[in-house]
Amino acid sequence: MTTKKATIKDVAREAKVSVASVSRALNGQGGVTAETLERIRVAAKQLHYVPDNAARSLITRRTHTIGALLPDLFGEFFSELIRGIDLAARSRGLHLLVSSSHDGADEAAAALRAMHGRVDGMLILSPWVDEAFLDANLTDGLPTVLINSSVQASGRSVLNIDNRGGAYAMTEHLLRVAGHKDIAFIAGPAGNFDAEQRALGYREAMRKLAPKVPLNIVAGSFTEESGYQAGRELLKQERRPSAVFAANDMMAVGCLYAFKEAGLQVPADIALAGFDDIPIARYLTPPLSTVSVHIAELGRNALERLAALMDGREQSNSTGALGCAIAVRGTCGANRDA
Amino acid sequence: MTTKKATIKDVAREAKVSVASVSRALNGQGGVTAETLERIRVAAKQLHYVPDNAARSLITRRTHTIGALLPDLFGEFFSELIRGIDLAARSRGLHLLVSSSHDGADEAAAALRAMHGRVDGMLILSPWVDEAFLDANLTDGLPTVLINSSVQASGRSVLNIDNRGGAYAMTEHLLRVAGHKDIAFIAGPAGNFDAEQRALGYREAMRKLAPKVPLNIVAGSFTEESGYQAGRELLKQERRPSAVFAANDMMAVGCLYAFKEAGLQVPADIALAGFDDIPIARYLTPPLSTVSVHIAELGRNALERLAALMDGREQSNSTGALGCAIAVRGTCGANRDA
DNA sequence: AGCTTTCATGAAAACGTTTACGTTGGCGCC
DNA sequence: GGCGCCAACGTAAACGTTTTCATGAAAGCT
Repeated sequence: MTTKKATIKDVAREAKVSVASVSRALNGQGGVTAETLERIRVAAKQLHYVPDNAARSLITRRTHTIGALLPDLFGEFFSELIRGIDLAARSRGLHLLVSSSHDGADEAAAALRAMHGRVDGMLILSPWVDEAFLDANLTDGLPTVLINSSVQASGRSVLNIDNRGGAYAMTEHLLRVAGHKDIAFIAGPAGNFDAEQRALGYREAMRKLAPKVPLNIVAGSFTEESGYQAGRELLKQERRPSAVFAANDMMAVGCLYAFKEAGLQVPADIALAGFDDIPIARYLTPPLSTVSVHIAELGRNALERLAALMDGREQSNSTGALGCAIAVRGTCGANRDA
Repeated sequence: MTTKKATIKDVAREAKVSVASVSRALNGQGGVTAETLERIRVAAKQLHYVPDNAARSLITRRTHTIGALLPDLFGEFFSELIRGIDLAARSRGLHLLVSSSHDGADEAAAALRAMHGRVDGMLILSPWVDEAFLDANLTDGLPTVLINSSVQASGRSVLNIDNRGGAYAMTEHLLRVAGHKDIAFIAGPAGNFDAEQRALGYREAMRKLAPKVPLNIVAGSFTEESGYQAGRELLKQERRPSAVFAANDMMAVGCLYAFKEAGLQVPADIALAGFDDIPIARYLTPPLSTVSVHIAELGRNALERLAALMDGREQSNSTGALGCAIAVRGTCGANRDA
């Protein structure tokens, strides 16, 4: 039975009321007798009436949809983020329009423009956005929450992962609990926001907790290969560090390989820690100690914040950070002083 | 400069033409002089005019949006699928409305209804949908492509992973190339479409290529733990199989652990293969041989098919399958006969 | 009883487009 | 030069809702 499609008028005719009453009744705004409401209900159900979103949006100026602009993310992070956003959105009756895996500022800009007018708010996680980008492509006052972004523009709401706190905590753990002293750090790519924040956390912890130990930072680029190279470089140093903290797990994986190749025992000869808690982490031998981020929580939180923004419950210039937890496994040598 | 928002009327006034001409000009339908077209263009640009999607959809009956209904998927699979869909959608000027991680037929139905009228077509991947579900919740003729679904209803387009072919190919590889003879199979949960197809592929290959060898199938449930149990069970058999083919990688991981625990060498003492090619697979020691599915390709293909359906270029009852490739790594003992 | 207040209801405008149709004017053709 | 034709353009209807305002009736108050 693929009839044309029932409109509000059909329902009105069927229930012998005006379209206005149907609208009021179905939107639960009151102003209708219990009796007529019932009559309208049965008419609507009988005709399989479902209101037309386009028409509704046209006059309401609301789409009940939020847009998510995401870069080319890898598995776990992406799916968890979407999960968090989607769950929170659904529970608020919002829909989720996704535009992912764009790859460059131009593509991001195009995607953003295309969303324009289709969404009531935006969630943006992208390495390409900076203040200029936003000013150019987000002209009107579309509520927006930036995720894990370095922009600190006035009037922009941004939610970050507490990379710095996480790195601090892991460094502290390596120093205090595991009893290491010389802790080297494999940095991420320059200009990467996450990488810089993590380096900052490491520096801060070393400065406060081991002020006499010189910093030992080698370069990396978040790839497994760069971690391997960094590991080899560290082993060449005249005084081998007792622990290595890689700015992400992939580099830790590469680094671990370099250590094994050199015949070193981890963590007996040298300890290791990563950042991200990717799924592989717990399957390495020994399992990798790392800093884990609750990504779904990040998504959920971002959406809550956006919803608050859209409802006018919150200012648009708030900045927040989401905590990390350190996952102590095999590679960091937690029992060294035991 | 957050002005109200320019409408087509404003552009018309600015360019001193009628709204009809503006519409024609901006939609590139011809019927306007090159000169007026230019005048309209500059007016539009100057006013930052961007057409209202709601109004357009209202009259056009098109949203240029497709919906994706997905279950609670794990990392890699989810992100790759979305990537494939998104990329193909973008290149066609379509938007992607996602509703994921629903968890039960009721939630899926609600999500589907909510999409109703917001999308021009649907991509559905869900263990909860069967023919009855579709008939109940997809009343009108919304173009739909089912992904990896067991429904074989008339008038439904469905695109599957060639689980059967992949399992056949891997079994064949174990028999012919790696030279194994007794190949055991760890099955997935009963009622799971993927699991059953994979079992079918194993059976078929054994029947054709090693008809005299009795089938050796133990139960599993796609979890690591169940794989571990299955592994132990297999080792208890009076005649140990020379190779084990697990219906998914997680079970292979558990199985591998069981073998190691028993002090067996893989693949020297016993070979092993999985299915899915999850990211962990290549990081196991030895790296896991497995069947890999090009998930992004699956998404892309599904969207292409849907687009064809929407354009009326294709019948709505086509069924397709997407090939798998076997990834030969360390665990299957490919060099046994070498 | 007369007055005001409340409340359910309907008529109609508005939202911003697209498009069918009508109206021009210019041009070629006989 | 008159005729018809075609291209460019404008007018207005239509899409399906929500919402403002008017209307009338019922109910409450003095």
